[in-house]
Amino acid sequence: MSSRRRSAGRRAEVLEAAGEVVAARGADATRFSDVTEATGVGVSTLQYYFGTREDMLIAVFRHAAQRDFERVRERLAALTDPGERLLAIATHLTGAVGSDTTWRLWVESWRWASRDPGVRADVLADYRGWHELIAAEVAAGGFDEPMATARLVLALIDGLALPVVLGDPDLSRAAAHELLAAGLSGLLRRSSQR
Amino acid sequence: MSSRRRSAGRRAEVLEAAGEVVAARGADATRFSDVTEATGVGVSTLQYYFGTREDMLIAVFRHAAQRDFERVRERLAALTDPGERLLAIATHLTGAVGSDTTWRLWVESWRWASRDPGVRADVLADYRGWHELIAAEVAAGGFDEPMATARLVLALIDGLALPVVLGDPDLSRAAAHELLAAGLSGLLRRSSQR
Amino acid sequence: MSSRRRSAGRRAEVLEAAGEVVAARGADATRFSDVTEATGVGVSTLQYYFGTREDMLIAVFRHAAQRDFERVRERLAALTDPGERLLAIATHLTGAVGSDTTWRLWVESWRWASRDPGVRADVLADYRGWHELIAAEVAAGGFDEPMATARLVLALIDGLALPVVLGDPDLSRAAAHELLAAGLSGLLRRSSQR
Amino acid sequence: MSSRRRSAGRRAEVLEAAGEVVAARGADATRFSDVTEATGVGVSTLQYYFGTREDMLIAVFRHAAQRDFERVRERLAALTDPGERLLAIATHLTGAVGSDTTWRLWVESWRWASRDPGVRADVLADYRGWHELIAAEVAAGGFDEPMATARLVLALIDGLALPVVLGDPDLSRAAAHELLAAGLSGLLRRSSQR
DNA sequence: TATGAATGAGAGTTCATTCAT
DNA sequence: GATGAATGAACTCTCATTCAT
Repeated sequence: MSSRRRSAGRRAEVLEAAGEVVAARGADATRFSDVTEATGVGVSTLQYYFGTREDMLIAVFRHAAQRDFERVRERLAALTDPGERLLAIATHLTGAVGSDTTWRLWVESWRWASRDPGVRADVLADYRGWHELIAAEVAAGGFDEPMATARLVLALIDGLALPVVLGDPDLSRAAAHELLAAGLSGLLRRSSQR
Repeated sequence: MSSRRRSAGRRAEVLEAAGEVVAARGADATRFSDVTEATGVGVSTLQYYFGTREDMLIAVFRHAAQRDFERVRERLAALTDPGERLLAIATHLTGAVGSDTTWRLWVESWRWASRDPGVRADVLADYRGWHELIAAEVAAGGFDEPMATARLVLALIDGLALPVVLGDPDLSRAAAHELLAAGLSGLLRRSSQR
Repeated sequence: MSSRRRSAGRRAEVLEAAGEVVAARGADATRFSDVTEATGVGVSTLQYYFGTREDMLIAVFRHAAQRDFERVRERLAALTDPGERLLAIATHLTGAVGSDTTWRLWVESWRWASRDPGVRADVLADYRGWHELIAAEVAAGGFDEPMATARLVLALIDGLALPVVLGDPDLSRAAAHELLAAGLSGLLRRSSQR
Repeated sequence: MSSRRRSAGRRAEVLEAAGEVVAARGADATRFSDVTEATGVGVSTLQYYFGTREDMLIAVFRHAAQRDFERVRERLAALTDPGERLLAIATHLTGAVGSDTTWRLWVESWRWASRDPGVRADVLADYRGWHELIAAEVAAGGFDEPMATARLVLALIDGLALPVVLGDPDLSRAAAHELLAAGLSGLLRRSSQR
């Protein structure tokens, strides 16, 4: 039993490390041997854990998506003001170390989802999760049309993340942060304002 | 000379078809033989045209980026009102057949740019091109902070394109179009309004 | 002790089932996991029973050879006329269900015997056993040169079995049966006849 | 063109050598690398020549079957008497160097034919070829029921070949030769004799 | 200018086997 | 006595690439 638990722990660690590899190299270019190098876990053990190379990649995507969501939830726990909470979600973007990994993995998932129906379902479900999370804050802040607004907000976040992660020299993380705040204020409307 | 011209024409055709292949399969998964199948041009001939497989992919990216820009310019030629012109650029998204190809290739370029400095330079330059194009319209429309606004607008476009191309059932092309229009009106500000 | 007996029973059952697998797939292509699938007995347990994969195959060959011999003896128990007994042995060929399995396993054994001295010894001993069995009937029937004739008879049986098992559409089991009877009568000679 | 012809020659040589390897190791156990070792031709070149490993094996089977037939025809060219001709065909068995290879390959083909419909068709066609060849001699010798007799003769040949190739110490090649002659005379009947 | 032949490098996958329980 | 976890070895196959024509 202890070995089984140890195994589960090992698997999760490997998943984490594999995520870094996938983010760095791209999913298609991630070989078993790359993950082996990064983890010290032998190739056949990876296969024992995950099955096919594709299975491993998919496991990485799922794991990363979960972690991402969890991290944001943790941040939100400390905040109450809807505006602040929204900004916290949004600046998830400019945030901590490892956030590049997150965004890159998101793009990798998106690409995989384009070709694999199973992954597509997962990714669309995640998408919906984020929309709902944001829409709840939009509604809580008393703004209009929560779902439509949430879509715009999420689009803005994603769309800004791309150049940031690519390292656009014209768009520092700080600048992106400010832009995002400005954009948010533009997108959020109260009917009373009209 | 006529053969050279013929060749150049052939190369361009191949480039176009290869773009479809790359969009459909992803750059990493695009083999010479896939392009051969799609074009009838033998593998060795592809190598003769482009060199390395990577060279071919990069040529595809460049070609696609140019075509994309050209197409928008063609559309803009008929319009004069800055608002309409902005919307035309933006709805590039929901537009013509083959626009999925465009967006997929853009993501593929982005990914390649993450790892290849040369491609990164190209992609960032394209990015700048789009910003400037949009900023010019923003300014022409009398709106504030053209460059910052342009970044937000472009981010919104990109961010909305992702779920659309992925085929999110909650976001039809028509719905995306409306959302985009609404989002634009939120992001554009006139100092006189304050 | 009861567990030992139970084990021995299990082992024999497994051996029987494994024989079917080997006949169906060929010895080289028979993996532990194939036998696992056919029996429900885990791979490690198979190894515990038999040792190496090769050991298992050899055990299968021995078991099949014994069973084969036993079955013919059972049939013979009911017959007394040498001619009938010979025919009974010979038509072992066209006989009961599972006889394909028998012949296929015989070919597999032969092949293995070509490369493994231990198996070769077994197979040659079996061969001798059949010759003696047949020779005894030849002698009992008052025919000449029992051993030489026995070799010819056995050769005829084996040689006819091959196309039958392969499913030659020109050679139904019934036709093979008749041919065999005709062949036997040609091969059996009495010195008084000359 | 010269290179193409050289290629074709090379391919045939390789096929010949591969036949030896398959006879020695068995088809299932024949790896590309074994053929590489035997021929000096690189693994990928083998694949270029033949395709899949299975394709190579099948090519080996076909080639061996043809060669076998051709060799017998050559021998027959010098003989006119039907009895001699029959014996020549039969003692194909005890004959020249390399005849072990022939018989082993025949068994390998048979096994493969059991599982592959394409190979089965080939093997059954070969079978028919031999029957017809023998039946023609039977008829030419004025013996009865050529086809039935041919089947028996061929069965006898095959059935005797098995222990000979296995190296049964009780059955030298010379002994097999005599047995075969005796067996033939038993199987051949003239209606006038009855 | 264009193309077929040949080949090396590298990857995924299968499988028997060892070790611990 | 019986079984699951982990792992190394081996093999097939795909693919880009080089060379010759």
